[in-house]
Amino acid sequence: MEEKRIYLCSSKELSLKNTFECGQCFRWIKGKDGSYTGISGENAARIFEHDGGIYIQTNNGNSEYWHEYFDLSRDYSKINRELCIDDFMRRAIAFGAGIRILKQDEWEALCSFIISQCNNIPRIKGIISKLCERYGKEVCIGDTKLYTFPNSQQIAELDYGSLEFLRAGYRVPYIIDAARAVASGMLLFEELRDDNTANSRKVLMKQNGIGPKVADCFLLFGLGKLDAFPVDTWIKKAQKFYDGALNYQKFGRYAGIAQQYIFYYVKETQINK
DNA sequence: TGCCAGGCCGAAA
DNA sequence: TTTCGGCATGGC
Repeated sequence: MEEKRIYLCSSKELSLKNTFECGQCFRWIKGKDGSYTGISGENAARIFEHDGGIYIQTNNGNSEYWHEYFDLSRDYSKINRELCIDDFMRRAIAFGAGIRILKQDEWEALCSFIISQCNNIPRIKGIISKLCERYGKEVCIGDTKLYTFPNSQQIAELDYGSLEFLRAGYRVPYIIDAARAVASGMLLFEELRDDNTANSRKVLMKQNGIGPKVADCFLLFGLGKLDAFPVDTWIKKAQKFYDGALNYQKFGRYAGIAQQYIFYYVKETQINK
């Protein structure tokens, strides 16, 4: 049966390509018709552009979930105006027009970015896909079969050898150690969310296999901390390839989004090659 | 065939 | 505090 389609927002507010393909998420599959199909929690969706609008079909009619997932109550045009402080940022924002910072499931985001370290996007997607197919629950949308991301308790109970099939190498202990920390309550997402970003970052980095990069990605994409820092790391990286001066201190609480724009711009324009 | 990937760890300087 | 080799695997 065809799911009812629901209007989500204007296509100016959300670019599917820039949002799904900028490297912040790994579970959206592009169809031949240009639509994307994906899953978050037990919510599956097909999302597509039509006549200047973004529409969504869901497996359960829960459009509120996706409203939050796509951060639709936040005024990104206002943020972009504030971030547009020089030519570099103007170009970075233009390049990533329509990127929205997704509010992903916390455990899935943490685990995914542990897997992402020193890895390429197709392989990251492959490892996550294998993990979900083996331990996740089947969820269907239309005739597409998807799998939920296994929860931390499930992974915590496994031994290192049982994830050999992932072919994830040295990341396997990191995945299982993180799952055990989360499942046991040693690592509490609520506390990390409520604490300030700097403290949360320190706590995360005490965990085996979580360094500054994984911590920042989790803070931004898992906990929605838009001030996830240090954005200056990315600015310095970007500045190696760009002559313009950039005052990152002005980025304030939107530094995280700036980080994403910068990373996407630098990476996709290949100026770091 | 070889380089490199949205890094992290631990030892050495 | 910074630097650097090693790590496990496969995409391109």
